[in-house]
Amino acid sequence: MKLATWNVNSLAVRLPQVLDWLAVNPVDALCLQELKLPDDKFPLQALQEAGYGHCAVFGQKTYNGVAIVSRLPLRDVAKNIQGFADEQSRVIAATLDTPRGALRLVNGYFVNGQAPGTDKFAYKMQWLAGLRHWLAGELAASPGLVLVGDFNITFDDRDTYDPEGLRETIHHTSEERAQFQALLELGLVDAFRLFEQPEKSYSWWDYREFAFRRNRGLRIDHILVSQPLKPHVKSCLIDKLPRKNERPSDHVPVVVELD
DNA sequence: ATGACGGTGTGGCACCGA
Repeated sequence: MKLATWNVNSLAVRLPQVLDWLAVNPVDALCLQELKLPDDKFPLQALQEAGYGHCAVFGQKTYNGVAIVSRLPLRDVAKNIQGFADEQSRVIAATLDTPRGALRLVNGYFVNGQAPGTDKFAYKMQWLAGLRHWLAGELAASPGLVLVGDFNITFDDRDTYDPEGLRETIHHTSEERAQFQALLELGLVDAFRLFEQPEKSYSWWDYREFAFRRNRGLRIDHILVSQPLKPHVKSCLIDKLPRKNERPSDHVPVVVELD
């Protein structure tokens, strides 16, 4: 059983790359963020023809937008954080019935936050608190839960190319990392760090200043698994290859394998 | 200190992302 997450930064632009990637990496479900298109523009048919006949979509024009595309049926689809009013399409959750039982999959495009002290940063903090409160209930109802997405948070200094120079800047603040810690304390584990990983592993690189070539990146796309799933995690990898594509997304996929 | 690149929607650019 393989799951993946990928911020595609416009599905309209990236659809051919998504289809190419799925042909090589036929994961059971792929969670997408930053669709930047409304539901009626979602390429249901192309994904269905690629073997992904089950899609849960929560789109939005221009900004945001998330989806789960799956080979397995999806049920109990939820959009955004219950109990947190939000104009932006940032969360979609669904339950997959796997051979090992029910798996609750939560896919988030976390708020960017711009810079500490701004209104957007305040929104990020409120959003993170809302997510945590809602997730506590989701975890109680669904012990087998996976939280994936573009978190827009580095968890520690290993997740950033410049820990000193970027200290307490956006994606690196104590407040953001405390919110991440609070998510772990709900009973979640960072699947990527369950394994030995290459040093300087990142999931995002700026388009500017040859950041990818210089490996000046951040690890901000994550897969967290609930404690009962921890013994079943077989691998967790970042696939950097799509960043070498023509017209790449600035993010690359993260893949987890569960037995 | 700023902007650098890329996507969108519009409009001759501005806004946003991270």
